[in-house]
Amino acid sequence: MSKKVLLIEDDLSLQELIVSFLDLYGFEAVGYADPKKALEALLERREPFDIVVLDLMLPGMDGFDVAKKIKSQLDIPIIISSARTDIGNKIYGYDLGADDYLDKPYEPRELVLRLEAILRRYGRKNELVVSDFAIDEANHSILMEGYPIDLTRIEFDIFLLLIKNRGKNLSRDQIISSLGLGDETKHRTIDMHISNIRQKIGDDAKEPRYIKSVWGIGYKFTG
Amino acid sequence: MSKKVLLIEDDLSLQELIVSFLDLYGFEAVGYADPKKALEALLERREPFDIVVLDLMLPGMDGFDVAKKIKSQLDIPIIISSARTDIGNKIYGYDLGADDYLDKPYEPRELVLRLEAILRRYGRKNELVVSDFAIDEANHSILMEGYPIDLTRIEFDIFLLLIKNRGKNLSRDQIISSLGLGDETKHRTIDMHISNIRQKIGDDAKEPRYIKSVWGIGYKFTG
DNA sequence: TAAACGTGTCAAGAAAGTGTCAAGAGAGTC
DNA sequence: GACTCTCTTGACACTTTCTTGACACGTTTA
Repeated sequence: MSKKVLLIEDDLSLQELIVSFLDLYGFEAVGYADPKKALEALLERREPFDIVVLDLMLPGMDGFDVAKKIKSQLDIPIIISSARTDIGNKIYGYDLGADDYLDKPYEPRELVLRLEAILRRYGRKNELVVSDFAIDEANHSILMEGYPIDLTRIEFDIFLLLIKNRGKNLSRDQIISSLGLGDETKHRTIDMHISNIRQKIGDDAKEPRYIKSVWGIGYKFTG
Repeated sequence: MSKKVLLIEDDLSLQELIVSFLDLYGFEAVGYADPKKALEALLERREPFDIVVLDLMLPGMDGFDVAKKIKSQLDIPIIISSARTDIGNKIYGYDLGADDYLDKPYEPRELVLRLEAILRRYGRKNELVVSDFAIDEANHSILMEGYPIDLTRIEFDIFLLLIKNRGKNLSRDQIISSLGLGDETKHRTIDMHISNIRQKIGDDAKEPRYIKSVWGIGYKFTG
């Protein structure tokens, strides 16, 4: 499956060059000259990009702020490219959480290699990736298609349990005891948590895409 | 004070050339043709080098392994030089944590420039810059947007821990054990320190910009 | 088809977690 | 030793989460 690259670059001829070059190497690149429009596509319309290539010298908005904004809302790798050879900036870029830094002018081929290296590295992050969800257990965080989902502690535990046993039916009692809740915990409680989780991940109880109810048994995750 | 350069290069005439060239520019360079001997000097005899220049094509040991070994034991900048123009290696080198990469043949003058740039960067390295904060670990000082923030020792330690793990949730127990406080330390204590830190950096507990509470889990820094 | 049972969700109260005050213990300094 | 600054902890108000009964509605069973 080809990876989608969001290219934020105001030099239109360079932008076009890179887009077609990336295309040649199996990436699906979309270029924006206006950082505001790019942020809109990425953060508001939630277009599913895999990685961002960001030029630092932009009209209307500082590239650093763009990177900061993206990183604060979305867990996506960013490569910063810049003509400023100032190393101070380079450091600053890394501190923002930029994943790589490319001095302009660069060989398009070099960009391709870095994209591949970073995407490879990102792929083997310490995350459990199932279906549309990426779960970082240690961090108690869940991303759904890259966007954070805010679950409470028990909701998180239930969801994780379901995910780890995806495809398997889990009875309410199994869930209760796996979570270490008291034996007298009512089944309603679990139903309620499931209901809340479904709401948060946008799942419809009537026609669930992720958490199915198994009549008379319990629940199961179906990715 | 002149900087000590460890040059690992098996081409003896080139080695000699570079050593004398670096000498000319005020560096104190020591050349090794055998990577094992170089590692011995650096890691076992702990000779106080400031930077390593490493050739990739070495007898008896792969240059990548050498870089890996050094980086795993010592926080020292490495410049990799290589005749392999294959960019894949270059990427690999960066992944290993090489700080710069130089294609052979290179101008000795270019090496000097890169050495200077990297050492300058490293010199400032004990200042950790994250978000609006510049932290000097050795000095126990913090600047927030250039203005000093006065934290007590434990507050400093907690803040540093949070910053170094920015984006990650840290439980109160993790914080307590990382700080080496007694196991029976109450969670309230951590809350109190967090409260004090927030006050000093002007963070509002209700709407925190820097230190977020993660309900039921702990705290995290979000730059 | 009716009775019995399972599930979804509302709403309210119980329970648990968090923020901060204030007091006292502890450390460091002169 | 007296002073000051720092650290720890209980107390209490407040917020968020968890639990559960209630009721509506859907499914199974006889």
